[in-house]
Amino acid sequence: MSTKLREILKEEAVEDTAHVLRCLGHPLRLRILDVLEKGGEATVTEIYEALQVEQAVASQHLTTMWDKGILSRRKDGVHVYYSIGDERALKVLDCVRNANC
Amino acid sequence: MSTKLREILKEEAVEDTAHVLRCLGHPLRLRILDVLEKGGEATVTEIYEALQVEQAVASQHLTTMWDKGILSRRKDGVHVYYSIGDERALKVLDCVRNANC
DNA sequence: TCAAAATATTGTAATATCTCTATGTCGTTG
DNA sequence: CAACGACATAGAGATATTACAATATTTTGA
Repeated sequence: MSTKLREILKEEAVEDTAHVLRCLGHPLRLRILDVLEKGGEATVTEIYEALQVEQAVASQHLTTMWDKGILSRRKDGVHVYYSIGDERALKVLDCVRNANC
Repeated sequence: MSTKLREILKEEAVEDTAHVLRCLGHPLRLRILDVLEKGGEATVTEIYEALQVEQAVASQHLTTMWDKGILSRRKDGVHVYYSIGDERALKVLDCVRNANC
């Protein structure tokens, strides 16, 4: 089996793993991932309109996920395009959902 | 592809998923999973001694994870044996750690 | 240069989590 | 039944998150 749990658990790594998981553990952030998975890329405006939340709230969560490396972003003029920056995020969701991942 | 993100995102399910992920997103709880993966089963005493934390702290986290269905437990006399109750937990950790899961 | 649109940041109050300490409960044994 | 060991739970204070409202920053176009 490919499991390398032991490595995960080397203190610093544990903290990191915990941070990422905690970051994923938020309803709105999960929905943001959904939007990005479908559309591949989206601006802040597209996202907060799709999810019907305040602009600032969306921006906060997007920044949070970007900080953790879960999302990546590129700037084009006045727009900022966010996309999934770490495929593991999607796989994690898959794992939580299905027994077979 | 087997992804069924859409289903995950049906409101109630989103909340649940978020709770589970947030539950996993704690250093000590990750270490508890490690102990249980190695040993298969362990008593509260074995766990808090292995991780060098207070008995109450271990018990709390164990109960928390049990509440979420992440762990299962059986009582044998004065001991309570905890074990991993949801294989997805391990897979999630694997996903966070490796790109290929 | 000004105004407007898109995004980010900040301050704050409400809420949730965590740790710690003490105490309660249950099962066993003398 | 009394005492002890193994767990669980409850309460308080500290810390972290979150939503919300207001404000700042950056870019574009008139």
